[in-house]
Amino acid sequence: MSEPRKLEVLRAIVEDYVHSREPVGSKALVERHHLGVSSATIRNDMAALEDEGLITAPHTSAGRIPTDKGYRLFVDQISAVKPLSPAERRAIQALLEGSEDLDDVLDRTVRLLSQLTNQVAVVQYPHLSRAKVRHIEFVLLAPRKVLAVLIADTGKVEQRVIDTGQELSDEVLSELRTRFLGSLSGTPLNLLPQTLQSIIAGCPPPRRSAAQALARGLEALATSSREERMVMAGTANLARSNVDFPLSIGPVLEALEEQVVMLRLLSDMAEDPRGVTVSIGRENPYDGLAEASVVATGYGPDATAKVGVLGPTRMDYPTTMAAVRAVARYLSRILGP
Amino acid sequence: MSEPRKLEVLRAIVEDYVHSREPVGSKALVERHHLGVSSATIRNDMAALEDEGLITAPHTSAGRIPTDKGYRLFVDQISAVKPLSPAERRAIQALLEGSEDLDDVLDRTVRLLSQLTNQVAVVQYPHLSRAKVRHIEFVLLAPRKVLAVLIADTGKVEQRVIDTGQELSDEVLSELRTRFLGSLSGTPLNLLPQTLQSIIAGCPPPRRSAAQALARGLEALATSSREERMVMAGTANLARSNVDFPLSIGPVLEALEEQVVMLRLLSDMAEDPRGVTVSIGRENPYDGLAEASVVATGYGPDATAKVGVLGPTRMDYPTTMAAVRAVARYLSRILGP
DNA sequence: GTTAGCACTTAGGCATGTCGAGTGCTAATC
DNA sequence: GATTAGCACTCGACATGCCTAAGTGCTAAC
Repeated sequence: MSEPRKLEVLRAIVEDYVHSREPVGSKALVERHHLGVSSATIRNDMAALEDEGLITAPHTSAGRIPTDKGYRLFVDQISAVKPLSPAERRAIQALLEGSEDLDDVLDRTVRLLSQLTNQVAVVQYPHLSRAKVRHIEFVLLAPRKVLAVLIADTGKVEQRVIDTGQELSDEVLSELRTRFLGSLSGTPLNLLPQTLQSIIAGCPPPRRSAAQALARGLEALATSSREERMVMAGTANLARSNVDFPLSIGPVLEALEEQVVMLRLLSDMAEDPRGVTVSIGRENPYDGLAEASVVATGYGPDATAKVGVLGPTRMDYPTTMAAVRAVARYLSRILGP
Repeated sequence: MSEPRKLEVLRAIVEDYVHSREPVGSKALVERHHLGVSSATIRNDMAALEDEGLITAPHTSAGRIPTDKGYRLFVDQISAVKPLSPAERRAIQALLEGSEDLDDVLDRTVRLLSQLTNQVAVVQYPHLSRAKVRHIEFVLLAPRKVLAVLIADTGKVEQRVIDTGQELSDEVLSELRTRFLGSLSGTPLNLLPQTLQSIIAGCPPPRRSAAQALARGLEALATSSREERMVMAGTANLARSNVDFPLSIGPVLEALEEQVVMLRLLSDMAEDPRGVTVSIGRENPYDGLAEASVVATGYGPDATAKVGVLGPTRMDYPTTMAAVRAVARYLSRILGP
């Protein structure tokens, strides 16, 4: 029994099953793929694959379907990432180039990716750690409430309402604004906390407690918003592949809506040398996604923010991986300079 | 054959069907509700109701189910809006009170409403027409690209990247900023266009074309963002009530994702004297929602922004209407002052 | 190591029969 | 004239049994 052929058989099973959605049997296999052996031989190979836990039979006398482990082997060793068609490349380029806003870019990205893969697409907001402060604004909403707005040089705008704990006048606030802006302009966001400390230290005592409140707010703004949000699109695609989620798509929708879950999942996915990471079925840390797979990759300057696709375990991995990788590259290029 | 009893029969049919999800027959009806007549009489009434198009029989010998028209009559004339339980009232109050940000408030609102009704909740961003300009900021991103940020006194922040068409220095931009801010501060957003015109007119010619570009951007910012966005939650509830969408929940998810569709739908719903408006099944202007109903109402100072719930036609209207109305009231109160 | 052949298993399709719920209609009753 | 009882009829839901196709595992031969 030759090892290479066994892998070939596994590949054929995965491909056929992904294509037909039906358990694939030994006979159909030798017909569709011209392996040079008979169905009986394939049967032996399949028995071996089943012993290794790579495929499984839903019941006696049906074909076999891949297990999570089988998909894993397929993704890791067998499949080659398909290049995108030129038409698809053009579509990506065209769609992403007309955008201005960061929000706009991300929005277009998810829509595009979900269309490209016919699945749910997800993109995490880029981290701000390397971004620099471009501008800061304080706006007095009520005597004790200040709206702080932080504008980064990436074009990202963050806002937050701060309770100052004491009443402030417009003049005082304006003075503080100048003070903060003078020291902070150009500061990378990850260095914000230290710089804020020195500002407070340099503040005349009567202003100090207000400055402290504002500083706390700004700090929260810079850190908390880091990987907090995400955008998604294509949930309707879940419904179409209804059949693929035997129980219901409910748990999947729940996971998608609980952004915390998705964000942790994305963050936990280690970077892969091949450019995309895949998390298959029960590998996912969330039970609701036991029948789902996530294909994701980092993008942007330090590739820490993630963009990815979620679909049924039974998905076309090569194509999906190609799409995710391509979109991430274009995205990085656009956000780059 | 008495008219009042016929209505009573319709009411009983709607209530039973909503409760049991199964076609309801004449015999079951006289058992569950003590109408003082026999099943044969009810049959006559039901035949009449069917002639009027208020109920229909899925096939020859099954019970009847309400039609869209039947639900409409039920909602308009028969049902009484149920008061919420004190526990629910407390939950609403508790949950909404801890919030600061506008985003935060809306986010909590949809989550709450979807939990309360076990359905999909939707809330539209409040209109800005009555809001006033609190602050304006221009940030130079690139020589020809300016990020404009508009802060309204409602705490809402809008941003947009503007292509100036000519290179600007930081100094020039700062000068323009002062000029704009001086005239615009405190201007209601709906009066923005006129004010912008006069600013441009008062601008020295060398700055004028840049000012024009900026003005266009600001104007777009104030008008386009009006009712552009919405937040939603509870899509997972759709999956649970899978049975209620015979075909698939796909089209419904599509409608929800195409925010344009939902926003138009919400905007088109006329205000009802009773406080909530209902759009039932095929009354919806979008085919994908033929099996769905929307219960919505306005909130905020002029009640133009909408908050609502989307669910299967077969929904518990009285309870849902009560929840939507109550949440809208609390929401108005919080955003009010 | 590969193949052919055969016995065995099982899901799924199909025809059949039965049951129960529900209807519509007619004739009798209040 | 409205209400009721009774009856024939219809149709979906369900169970039963049967058959076929697909697929497996195993053994013996190549």
